[in-house]
Amino acid sequence: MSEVTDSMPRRTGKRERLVDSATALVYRQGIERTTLAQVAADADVPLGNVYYYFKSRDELLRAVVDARLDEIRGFLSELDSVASPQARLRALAQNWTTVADDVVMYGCPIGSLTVELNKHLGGARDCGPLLLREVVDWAARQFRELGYADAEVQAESLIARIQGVALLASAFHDRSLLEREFSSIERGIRAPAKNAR
Amino acid sequence: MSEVTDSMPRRTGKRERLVDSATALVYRQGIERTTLAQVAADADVPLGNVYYYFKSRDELLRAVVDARLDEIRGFLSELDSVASPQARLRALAQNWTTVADDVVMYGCPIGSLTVELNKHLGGARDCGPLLLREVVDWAARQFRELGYADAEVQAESLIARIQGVALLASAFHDRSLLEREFSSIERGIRAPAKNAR
DNA sequence: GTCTATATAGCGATAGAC
DNA sequence: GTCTATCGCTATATAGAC
Repeated sequence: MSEVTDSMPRRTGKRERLVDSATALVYRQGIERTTLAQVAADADVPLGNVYYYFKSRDELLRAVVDARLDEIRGFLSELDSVASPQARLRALAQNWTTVADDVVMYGCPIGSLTVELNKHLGGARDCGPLLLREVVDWAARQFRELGYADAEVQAESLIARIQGVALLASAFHDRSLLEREFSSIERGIRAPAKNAR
Repeated sequence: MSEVTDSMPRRTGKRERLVDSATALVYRQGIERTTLAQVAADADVPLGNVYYYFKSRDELLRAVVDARLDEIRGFLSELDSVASPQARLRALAQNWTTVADDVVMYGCPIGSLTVELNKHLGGARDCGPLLLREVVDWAARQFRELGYADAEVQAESLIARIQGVALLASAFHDRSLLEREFSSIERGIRAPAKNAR
């Protein structure tokens, strides 16, 4: 992510619009079904102009992953202002229910992109693990603070469960499944029992 | 799935080879990256001949989903011969660890296909829920027999956890995560506590 | 039934005027 | 920096000989 300086061209917002459109289209349609023509049209930018901002389709895809990464980091750093690690973890889980309609329709924005990147053959494939890694590492820090000796394991287990629930809820388009399981997930976030500490 | 009868053309195996090749390629590369030329070459069938067996690419994709469905049904009916419902559920979970290398590399064959079908726009999109539905319904029958009043909920929770673990293990290409979490999953399959019955 | 050759369309990417 | 026009390729799908 480059900063805007005086030596750079004036901020037109076109690059940002392209990334936003691409992010939304990739979320709804998947990576391979999303064409540059669709992205350009949605962002209201002429097709040929896309290549002024990105030298290839794959580079635009990397920008999409970067945008998701920024989104995740921003959200997690907001959560850091919540008082207790338990409340922070519960607030994290609650986030999937606040976008329940999208999750039920298109799956988890992070999880489904991760699955697709894992089958992608271009250069953006390497970015695949980064998204969930960010979330797992943050959750591990919370579990550590909560008193768990196996904080990384707890974090992977929690995020796995969240991802699995999002997958099933979207596969079945079942919002009540999502709400019920996330209630259970949030209830399960507790300080460790003494023998597990 | 049509049966072979005397009035039908002799079984050449070409259709079966095409479906097998398509299934494997879709698993490794994803739906949209897999071309008819690749499938035809892998199955050693001339490209133009594909259209004798399938009237469109989307129909071939439906055949891939049907093949996965048959695979699932066959496996689950094998499991039905296992003695106890608890052992049957554990044997189900264990299946993901027996194909651990594939899961770590390409994800769960059922889950990743389900995610992709959910973003697919063709006619095969409707087949998306069928795969996991089969597994969840089977698991619910086992939980019912085990004595759970909320067998469907238990089944959805179990399959969600399995899918989430497969997703994380493939995202991080982490075999030990997969083995550790599936140990935990198998240990967690038990008869209900009295107050939950 | 089988296979070659090809039609047709849409994609990523580029050239070059402004 | 911006945009139009278009190139070259590859994909699905078809036509028609055998």
